[in-house]
Amino acid sequence: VKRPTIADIAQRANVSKGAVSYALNGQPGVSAATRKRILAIAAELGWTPNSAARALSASRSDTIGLVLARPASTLGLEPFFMEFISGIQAELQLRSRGLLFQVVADHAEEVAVYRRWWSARSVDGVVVVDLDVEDARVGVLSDLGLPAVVAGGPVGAGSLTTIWTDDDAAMTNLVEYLAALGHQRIARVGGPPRMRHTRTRTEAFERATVRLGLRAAQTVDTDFSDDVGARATRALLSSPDRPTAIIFDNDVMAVAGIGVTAEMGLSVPADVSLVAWDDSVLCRLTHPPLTALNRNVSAYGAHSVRRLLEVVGGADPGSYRDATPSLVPRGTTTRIDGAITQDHPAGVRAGVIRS
Amino acid sequence: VKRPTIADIAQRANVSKGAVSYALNGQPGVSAATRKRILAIAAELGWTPNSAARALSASRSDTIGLVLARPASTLGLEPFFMEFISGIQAELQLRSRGLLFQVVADHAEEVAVYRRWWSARSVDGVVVVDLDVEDARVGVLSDLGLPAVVAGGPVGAGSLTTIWTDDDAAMTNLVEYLAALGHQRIARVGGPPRMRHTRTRTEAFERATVRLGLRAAQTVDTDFSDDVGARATRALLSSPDRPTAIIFDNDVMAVAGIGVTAEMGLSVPADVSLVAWDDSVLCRLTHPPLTALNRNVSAYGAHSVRRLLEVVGGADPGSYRDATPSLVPRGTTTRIDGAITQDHPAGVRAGVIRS
DNA sequence: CTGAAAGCGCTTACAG
DNA sequence: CTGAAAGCGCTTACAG
Repeated sequence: VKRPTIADIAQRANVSKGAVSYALNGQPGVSAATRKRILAIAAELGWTPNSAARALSASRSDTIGLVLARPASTLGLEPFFMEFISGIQAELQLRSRGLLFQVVADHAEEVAVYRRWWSARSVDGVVVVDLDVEDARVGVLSDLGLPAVVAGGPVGAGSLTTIWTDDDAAMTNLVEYLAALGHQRIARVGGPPRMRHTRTRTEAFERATVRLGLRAAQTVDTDFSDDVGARATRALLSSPDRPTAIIFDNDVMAVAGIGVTAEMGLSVPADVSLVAWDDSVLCRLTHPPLTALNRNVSAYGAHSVRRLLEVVGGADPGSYRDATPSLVPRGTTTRIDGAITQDHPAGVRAGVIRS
Repeated sequence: VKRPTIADIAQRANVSKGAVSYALNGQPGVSAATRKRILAIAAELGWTPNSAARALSASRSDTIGLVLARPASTLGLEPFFMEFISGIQAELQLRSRGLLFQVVADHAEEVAVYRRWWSARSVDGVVVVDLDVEDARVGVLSDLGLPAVVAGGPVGAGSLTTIWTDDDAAMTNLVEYLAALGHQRIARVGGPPRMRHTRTRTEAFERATVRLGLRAAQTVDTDFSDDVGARATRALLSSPDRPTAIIFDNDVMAVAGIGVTAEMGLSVPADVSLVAWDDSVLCRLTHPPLTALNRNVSAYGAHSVRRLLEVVGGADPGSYRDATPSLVPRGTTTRIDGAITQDHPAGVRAGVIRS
């Protein structure tokens, strides 16, 4: 049950293995007639390339790497990653590439994986996520020479290619929107301050609130987990000068935040408006459904892969802006006077029940 | 900047490449002294194996494959998969293996991926999930000779090795528990009927309700999505003979179900008890938190990998039972007379607020 | 215990 | 346009 090799094809076609290789790979070096004959024989024999042989001689693996450094429990809940991965997959599939995937505990382990992958030539390049303000991975990747793109940045990504979303603009728009609804006291349950995009959002948040003359905007730091997000929400809603609107840096915490309002006997959105950064099915699961900042996460993943393959192909590093997240108003935001923001059915229903 | 190969080591150590290979792989064939010397030189040179070369000559890739045939949107939300994958990863990492991962639309595409992977020898074996009642993948994998284990079954997995959970026992226990709380009308929002484990649960559900003399138990079929799950819940709760307890076949639908009760002005658990099959952070996010059937999903993934590597190593097919899911009572279940099931803080709180 | 050699299945300069 | 050959970096029988 031996699988056919190019040697078998060459023999049947009465040509050299080299000619077969050229024909199979669409390279010049064989006549149209010969190529056609070779292709027919290959199809007849059911030939498929041996990836190891190809990788060894061509010194490329046709495989891209992705490592996620988060505890599994957190990962499982964040729809972001699966969507991102599935966008990566779609693009990879189009280009007949595979994805080598690994989950690790922290950036140190992540770097170890990169070293191993690259020294074994298991991958041609990697997509890096969750950029930190001080991120050791950037320097290591540059030193290794492992082709990489950062989904994040562009600040702090060194000389690596970045694909980034304009969180500054998105945050500014969001604060302006809440201010237009009459909110004067807006608070934020932010992500880990060590992360680059958290910092970007925090700075934009503060700048916008100052510019619009709102009360001192407060950001409570979290680790993105539902527990800590709930705790932060509880603290904010217990303060004497309670905020009338809260922005959550991810959907998981926003959902936990809704739970806290119920627990405290507060109505959403009558007593407090909530907005989730990153939209997902999770945001439609709650009652009322969550107003959220939506972006096409799988397109973002696909975009990252396209750029990475360019880098693998020798392209110069660049900085590419992806689409800016846009607001999807649902049932958790309202004017400060209590009117609901829009006529989304669930939003209306919530208003009716709650007030 | 050429990376060292075993030839470099052999030259430095004044031995043959073969000897180096034996030394590096812990094989017999070299003296202890020589081995030690070779290892030292390899470390000094910073040698690491080239995976392609190793795969080509040893005809194994040291890589395991996993393909998930679900729409990305659904995937992202189900914590199950990320937990399962992370369990797989942990085990793989221990054994210096990689994971090739792919998301596709359906089983036909999944089979195509298997064929490609196996013919290219990109993987040594695969873990199969989401077994259907009639599952074409089983036959294809057997025919291909691609080593595989099914996480599911054991019925319907043909001659493939299976790692399964006793859903029959878990369902029986669950129904008995609800009956003990006084529930006479128990309904179920089930998964897709084409899936093997859905069928197992449905049969167990019906058997248990009959045996306990409960009203005709009703299962509403779904596709596991929040939308359809919500619709099913709405239908059940609108019927004149409303159930007092509902079992959901996944956590996503259970969360959506809580939303429906709020929308219909019903209290949980005072008016209706809810139970989620598969526990995850999602179940702690709701208010009140969801009573759920918990199992160690990442251990399940790790177990699957261990068995798969045995199969890859030539082990005979077998059928291995994993741990049975166990009930974690939280705030969404109560005695039919309205007493709460336990003194979980959130459960108490919900009782106070709602009733 | 050790060495020399063949071979895994491709790709890619290098000659014709 | 085509062919013969070397080589990618390992592993593994096969002799000594």
